[in-house]
Amino acid sequence: MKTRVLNKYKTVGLYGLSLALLLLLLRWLELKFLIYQHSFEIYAGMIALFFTGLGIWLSQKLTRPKTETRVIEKTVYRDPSLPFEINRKEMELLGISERELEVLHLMSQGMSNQEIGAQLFVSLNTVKTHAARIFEKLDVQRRTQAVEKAKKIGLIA
Amino acid sequence: MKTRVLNKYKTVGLYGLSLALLLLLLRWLELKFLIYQHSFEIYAGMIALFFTGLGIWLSQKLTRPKTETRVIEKTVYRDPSLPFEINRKEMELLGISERELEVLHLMSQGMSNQEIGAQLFVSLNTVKTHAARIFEKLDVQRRTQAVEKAKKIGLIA
DNA sequence: ATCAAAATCACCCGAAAGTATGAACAAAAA
DNA sequence: TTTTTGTTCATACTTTCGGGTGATTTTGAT
Repeated sequence: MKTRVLNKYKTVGLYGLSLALLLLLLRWLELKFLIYQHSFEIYAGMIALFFTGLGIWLSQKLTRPKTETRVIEKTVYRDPSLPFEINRKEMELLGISERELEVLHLMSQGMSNQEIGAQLFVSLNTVKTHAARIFEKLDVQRRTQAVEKAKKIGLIA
Repeated sequence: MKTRVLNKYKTVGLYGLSLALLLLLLRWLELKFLIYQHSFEIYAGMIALFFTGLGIWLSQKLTRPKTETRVIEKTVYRDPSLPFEINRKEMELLGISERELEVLHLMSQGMSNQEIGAQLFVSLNTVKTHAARIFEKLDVQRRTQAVEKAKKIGLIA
């Protein structure tokens, strides 16, 4: 009788222990899962952070600061017979190369890209490339605007 | 005897089959692992890509376009106190109308036909017609040449 | 009222201009 | 030596221009 009761308790105890262990196992698994998830999120977050920074850095690095130019006209009486002097300072500031200036000059003469190419002994495509760069640097869309602006800031006569 | 041999083969076959299945299982597990690893890399890569783009977009969108304002003093060769006087004589001589002069003027500002039309509240086609007449009267082929010539003969400033 | 010049607009078509992207290569600079 | 810069060219594609033609509507002058 005693042993029987004891056995019974033993069985119950075993059941209880098993249950406890099972619960523990489940809890552990859950925890492990959570930790795993967590660590992944942290990892992903770090990646996200890093690459966001990289993106910002990239665009900052690669973007040329757009310069807004305000031209103030200063009235000066000057002999027009004196030769025109190119504003080299502006050229450097805008990063306009010698070749680009040539193209710009011919543009201001009303020449077509084709004609400019023939004049400089380069292909039409090259002229187009130069033109595109000029427009970008002068912050304009059209050749007429480019000529307009170039004259204003003293790049061409 | 026959059954025994058969049994033996059967056993061998079962062993072999078990082994094959085990190998298959292992291979499958391996593959799954690889796929898992791979998918993680892809995931991380996508995160990286997305957030790089986000960073670029952020800095482009949120950063006020770095406009560094430069003031340029331009020496004007003409006395601006004297207002520009249109060469009416030339106008009449070439038969250029008032409207055409307007178009010419806006052209010299580097505006496109579309923009000129919007400015003058007329259609693009009308601007084109005016432009064609202007080119004809000024005896030029391009707007750049027209502006060039118009300035030369004092039709525009 | 009518006639002529000017202004307006339309449609088509080909040419020119402009955009986007990529690449080769030489000279200069770091 | 590696990197950067300037020049050159290309291909593919979209947009704008310019030429040609014709038509309707104002407007001003006779």
